[in-house]
Formats: sequence, structure tokens, C-alpha cells
Amino acid sequence: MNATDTRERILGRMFQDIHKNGFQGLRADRVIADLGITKGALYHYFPSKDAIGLAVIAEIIEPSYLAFFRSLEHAKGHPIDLLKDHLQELADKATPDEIYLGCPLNNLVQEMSPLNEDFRQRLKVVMDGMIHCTTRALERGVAQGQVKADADCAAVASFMAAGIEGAYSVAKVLKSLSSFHRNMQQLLNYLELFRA
Amino acid sequence: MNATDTRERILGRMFQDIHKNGFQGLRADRVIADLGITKGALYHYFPSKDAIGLAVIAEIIEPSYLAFFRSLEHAKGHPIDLLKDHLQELADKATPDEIYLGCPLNNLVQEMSPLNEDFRQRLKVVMDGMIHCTTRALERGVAQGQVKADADCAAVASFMAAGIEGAYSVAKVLKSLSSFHRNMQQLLNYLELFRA
DNA sequence: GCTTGCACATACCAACTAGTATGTATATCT
DNA sequence: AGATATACATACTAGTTGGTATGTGCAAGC
Repeated sequence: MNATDTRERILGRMFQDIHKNGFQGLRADRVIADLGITKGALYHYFPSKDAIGLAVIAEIIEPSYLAFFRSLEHAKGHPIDLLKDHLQELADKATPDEIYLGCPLNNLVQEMSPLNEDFRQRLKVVMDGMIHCTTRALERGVAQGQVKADADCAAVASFMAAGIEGAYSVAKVLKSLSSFHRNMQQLLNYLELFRA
Repeated sequence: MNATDTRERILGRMFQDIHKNGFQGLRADRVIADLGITKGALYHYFPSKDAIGLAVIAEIIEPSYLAFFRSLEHAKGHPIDLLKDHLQELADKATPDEIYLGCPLNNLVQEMSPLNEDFRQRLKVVMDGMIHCTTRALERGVAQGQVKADADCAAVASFMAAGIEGAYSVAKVLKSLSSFHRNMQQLLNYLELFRA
């Protein structure tokens, strides 16, 4: 077991615990007991609880969310199809358990934005990334005649992000995977409106 | 100062503290210090912290959210106009501070649904109420030829709820009132699609 | 005027929780 | 081989936090 392994094991479990309990509900003691390690190991890698949360956002949440959206930059194909495929994939791969726990990004946004500006800044980077990449993809679509010329690309991109988070949110209270599917389908219909 | 006054003062402040810090971040000590009362008063009215949270949902959040949606049942006028007026009002009355703190319902949903089934049940009642009242209003609109006959009323109602929560969510991270306005406007446009 | 019960106030505690101080085994470099 | 740094383990603490046990002023009812 080398050093990077331990650090990543810690971060992975922290992410899971935060996903379930929220950052304020995260208990370092619970995680280290779970991993079979000790406080010494934990505080060897992270100076504080806040640092753990920020590392989880930067090293786990951000990469996993922005992977697709950054790929839009050089992707071939109709931007609306690319976006719809991604939403469809999100809908298809979602398990009841994931829906019940909610979107990790959304959870942290709701909980931490007003409490810790460092958290908000890092979360904003992720949300901005999603929206801006989508906006640019739609704008390229306009330039290529694939997307309606009068489409407000920034507004559509922003609404798509809101629709995704809202779908997660509603499905989470209702504890209903089918609610998530229905709302994602409505979002697909909405996107289709902007095809040229 | 009579008894009901004290109870309501406590609930009001608890709501504010929860709105800002979340339920797990709620500190009873902080609230009673703020109100200038003592533990004795607090635990005279509420048996536990959980009971406070549930009372806040049942007595503050639920009535304020469902007031409009229940009124739909007997309201005159085009259902789409009624809904759009409500969304417009939500957009107009939102202050930067409220946007920064987020939607109280959404906040609690994200934080508490997976942690406490009692909370989730009570929050689900609110969300269900919003969606079902909207659904019925749209269905009446279909019956009266005001709403497109092929509209999936339940899906539209659900998506409207998701759109609202999503708009709050995105605006909260971005700390942007104009983002909220833009997304609410997109939601208005979406609703317009179903006018007969 | 005496009891009863409501509406609090005071003092206190047990459990938890992030964080620290210190020790130690092992690998690496010189 | 000795020094140094890394990667942890152990033990402990200071500050919180929800909750309780107990006391008290007071108004209403008898």
C-alpha cells in the first residue's frame, strides 16, 4: 500500500460519506474506522476537515462532471444530439440509490454555498464549466446551421443545467427514479426545440 | 408575551437558522441566545431538535409553499396564465439574499431526505402538493380547451417544479439573481408551449 | 388561601468531534 | 552505517452540543 493509494482511498470514502450525510454530517472518525486507518494517517494527508471537502470537490467531483462537457469542445456531431445523448446516459445509468442520495454537486451547492465561500467558489467553477461548454457547443451549432439562429445559447445552456439539477432534486424527495426519467425526458424535448 | 407568541418566535428563528445553516448546522444554543430565552423555554415547547425541524416544515414551509397551489383549485382564469403569473411573482420578489440562501424547501430536501425518513415524508407532501395541484389545473385547462389536448399534464407539472428548484440551485452557486431571472424566463417560455 | 399546572429559568452533564502532540517503523539518500 | 524524511499509529484534549434535572414565578380554579 503506497502513499497515493491511501490518500485516494481516504478521498473516495470521504466523498461517499459526504454524498450521504452532507459535509457538516461528515464524521472523520466514522470514515477512518471504516477504512481501518487512524487519525495520524488522515491528518498526515489533510490539514483540516475543510481541506478534505475542497479536495473532494477538486479531485473527484469536478473531473467527473466536466469530463463530458470539456469533450464537447472537440466533439464531432450535432451539438443537440451530443447533449441529448449525455442526458439520456445520465438518465439510463442512474440507480434508485443514486437518485435517493441526490446529485453530489447539487447537494454540496445547497449545503455549503452560503456557509463557506471557498466551497462556493470551487463549486461555481464546476457549474460555470458545464454551462459555458454547453453554450459554446450550441453557438458552434448556430454557426454551422445546426441550431436555430435565434436561440439564446447561454440561456438554453443555463436552463439545461437547472433542469438536470431540478430533476435530481424532485426525484430525491419523491424517492422516484421514474420521476427522474420523466423530467429528463422533458428536458430532452426542450432541447429538441432548438434544432435548426 | 403569551405562550403561542413564544412558540412562534422560536419557530421563526429556527426557520431562519435552518435556512442559512441547514438542519445539521442549526444550533439551538445560537437561536435561544438570539431570542434572549433559555433552554427551559425551548424544551418546554419542543421535545427534540428533530421535532423543531419537522415543525418548521409543517407550520412554516408547507403553508407558504402550498398557499398558491391550493388556490389553483378554485381560481378563475387560464391555468397557464395563473402558473406563469406565479413564476413571474417568484422571480420578481426574489432578493439577492434569498437567492444566495436558496429555496428553503430545496435546501432541506437535499440535506435531509437520505438522513431522516420523517423529514423526507413531510417534504414529499409539499412537493407532491405542488405537482398534483398543478397537474389538476392543467387537466382542467385541457377539458376547457385552454391547454393543448395532447399535453402530458403530469409531466409538465413535474418539470415545472424541477425547473423552479433547478433555477434556485444554479443561481445559488453562481450567486446570481440574473441567472435566476433568466432560468425562470426559460420556464415561462416552456409553459407557453402548452397553450392551446 | 391553597393547590394545580403552565411557562419558563438555571445549572449541569454525557457524548461527541475536530484537531494535536508525540512516538515509531520503514524506506531512501548520502 | 548513519541521517533524514515519509507514512503512519496512539493517546489525549479542549470545545461543543443536544438534552436533562430541578427550581420558580404566576395565573386560574376551587
